[in-house]
Amino acid sequence: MGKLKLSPQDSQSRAYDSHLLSALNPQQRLAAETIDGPVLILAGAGSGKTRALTYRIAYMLEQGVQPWNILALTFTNKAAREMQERIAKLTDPELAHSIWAGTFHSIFARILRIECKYIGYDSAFSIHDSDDTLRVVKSVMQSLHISQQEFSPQMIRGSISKAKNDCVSWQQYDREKTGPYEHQVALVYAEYEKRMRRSNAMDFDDLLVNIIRLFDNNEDVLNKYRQRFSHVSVDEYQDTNQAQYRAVKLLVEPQNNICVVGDDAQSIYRWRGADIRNILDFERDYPNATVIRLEQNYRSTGTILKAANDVIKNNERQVAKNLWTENPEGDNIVLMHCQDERHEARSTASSISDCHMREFATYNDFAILYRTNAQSQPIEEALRMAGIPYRIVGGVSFFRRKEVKDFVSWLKLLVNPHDDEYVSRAVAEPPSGIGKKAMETAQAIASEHDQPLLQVFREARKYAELSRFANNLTAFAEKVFAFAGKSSTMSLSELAEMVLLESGLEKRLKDIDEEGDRLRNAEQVITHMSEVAAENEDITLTEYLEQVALVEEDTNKSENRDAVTLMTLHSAKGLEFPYVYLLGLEQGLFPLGKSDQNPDELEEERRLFYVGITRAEKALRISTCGRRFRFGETMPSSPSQFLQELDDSYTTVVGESASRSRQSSGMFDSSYNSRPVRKTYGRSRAKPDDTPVRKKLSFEELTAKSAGAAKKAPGGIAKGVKVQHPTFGTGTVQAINGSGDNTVVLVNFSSGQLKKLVLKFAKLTVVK
DNA sequence: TATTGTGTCTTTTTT
DNA sequence: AGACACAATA
Repeated sequence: MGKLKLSPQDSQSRAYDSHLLSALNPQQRLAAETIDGPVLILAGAGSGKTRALTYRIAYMLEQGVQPWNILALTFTNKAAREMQERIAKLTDPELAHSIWAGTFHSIFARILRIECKYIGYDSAFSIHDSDDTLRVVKSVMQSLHISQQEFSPQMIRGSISKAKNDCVSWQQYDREKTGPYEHQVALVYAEYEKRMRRSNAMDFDDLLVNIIRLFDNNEDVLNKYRQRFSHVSVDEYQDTNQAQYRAVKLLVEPQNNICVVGDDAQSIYRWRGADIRNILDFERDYPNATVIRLEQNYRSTGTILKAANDVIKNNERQVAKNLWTENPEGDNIVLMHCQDERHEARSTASSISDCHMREFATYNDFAILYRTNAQSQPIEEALRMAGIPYRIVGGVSFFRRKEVKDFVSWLKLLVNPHDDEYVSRAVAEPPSGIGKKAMETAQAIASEHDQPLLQVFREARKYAELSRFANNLTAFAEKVFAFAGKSSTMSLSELAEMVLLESGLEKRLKDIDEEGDRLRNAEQVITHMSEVAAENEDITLTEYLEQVALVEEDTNKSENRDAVTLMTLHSAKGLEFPYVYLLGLEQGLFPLGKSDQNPDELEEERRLFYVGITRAEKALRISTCGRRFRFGETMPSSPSQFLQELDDSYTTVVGESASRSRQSSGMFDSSYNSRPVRKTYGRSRAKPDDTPVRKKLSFEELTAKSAGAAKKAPGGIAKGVKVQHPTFGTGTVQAINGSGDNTVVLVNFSSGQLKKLVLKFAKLTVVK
């Protein structure tokens, strides 16, 4: 990940400088030394803003500020972790660890756990992720008889979320509603809030909103935290929303020892309610602020910086800045034209192999960035085939898989039995004999009496409408309460094991999934739990679940191995890599969807492109495909309009145009410089596209989490090949569809059965 | 009435 | 491909 640059940036630093700050340039140094009063650091990409921020905190410690009085708010857990590590290196790990560093959400959750009784919550409150939120919205819409065809639940969830991030309560929203859509939102919003209250649950936005509510209404509590956090800093300030802005303001007043760092050109979370005005208006909000501009870029070559500047200058709305570098010009930017995403993936893998050897680089030096998580699949496959180790940041998180969520929902239910959402999940999986009708009726009663759902279940016999369902309802409630009763006497993992078994989930997963992958995933939660518990002995179930909800799953264990990093452009913010690959620069993908029709959205996409370009230190390779598999079919794709914003003078175009590509499929260029090197990929690659592509993927390769171990077991599955299946016997492959993990093979078994099998899961072996 | 099977959209980006 | 709403069964 981002490395601490050890070489001093300013050779002019004077001899009597404090040892600590002598590694900073004058602006960075000013930033680090100004620890009292408001400070605004406008930091261009690669200008050492994290460096300034970490040195600033180290300097505070040196000046005698107590670590627990320091609060550092970041946007991602990764950034928080990294900051803490860097400070630890500069000072003392013990001290660094006592600093409050974390995301807005996790820090506020921590405070709310302690203080939530003042705003009417129980400290066992659950935290809903966006999936949960969507389900609650849908359920509320159902209760209110609002058509989900007419009003998309996703949109309504988005509107509610936006309202919260703008600090608009449902009462206020209701008063100010303008049209028929807003009218529906107001209805849902109000009922949603009531249900969340009743459920003793908060969604991500509530963590912000409720902190404000807490501070607004409880002066003593507010003062307590004002005193505790005497020095506050906020990273990526351009991405704060209204709620975050207000929460911070409440916290730092009246001392205003606040330091914010940001770059309006890197604001990429407008869609999440980020308000760029927060950074633009900082000087107005905090009079007498010291404003520091960091404009020297230490990260990238002159060429890369030129490209970045050329791109961003197309945005109308931006603060004038002058980002410059003393770094050498470096290599041209390579613009690679590919036929399709498989070609793009192979060419990327091959280019990495080349560069890895030629430049004596480590795999850690490479990053592959893309706009959407779905793009990772073909690349993973290509990297596995090329034997290149990789790690994926984000993506389809383990904790969002259905079976994992179902299991975790049971656990969450034990901590907070009042949470209606987790009741309804647990009721459905495993099937409990409680169906739609029963749930609807019970839900209506719960709303009417303003009671938690599970309470209604328990007292089902009291309600005539529920008499038909009473047996199943009370049985379910008993079960949950029985679990909760046992929970105090067990260790975390014992409890989890008990729940998995006795909820019936274990049996259910065995029944519906013969391969056992799903059960294994559920069991892996228990493993993960034990691992976390081993590191942190007295962690409670509540704390564990909070971590799962708010902290991106740390694929840690393998964090230190040498591997290429794959991630979305959003996750890449704040990071840097010597060699960066930007994929899928195509109209409709990047800029995504219809964002080219809306100037604001287009500018945000452009800033995202800017972020991508500026991640690169030494070399940048951008690729675009002539066609791409999207929405279930292959569609023609045209180059992104952003590519026109790059100048020919520093760009080297390689690869064929899509029309000429046919004859030379499988041949491609992979060089970084303007000396195109042609080479054949693999052994049996040079084939026209339409011939069934030979799959050389074993089960192990396809399921392997990392490519480190990817030994090539030439499975050779192709049309006409004879295969063996453990249960179906032998058969002949009729057809192959899809690619990567989604590859499906149609097999005609000698038993007469025609089966569609997902290659990833079907343990097929080739019969000679 | 609960469960299972079949068709239809869906798919940004993150906490 | 995967979730989800709706329709057919048990």
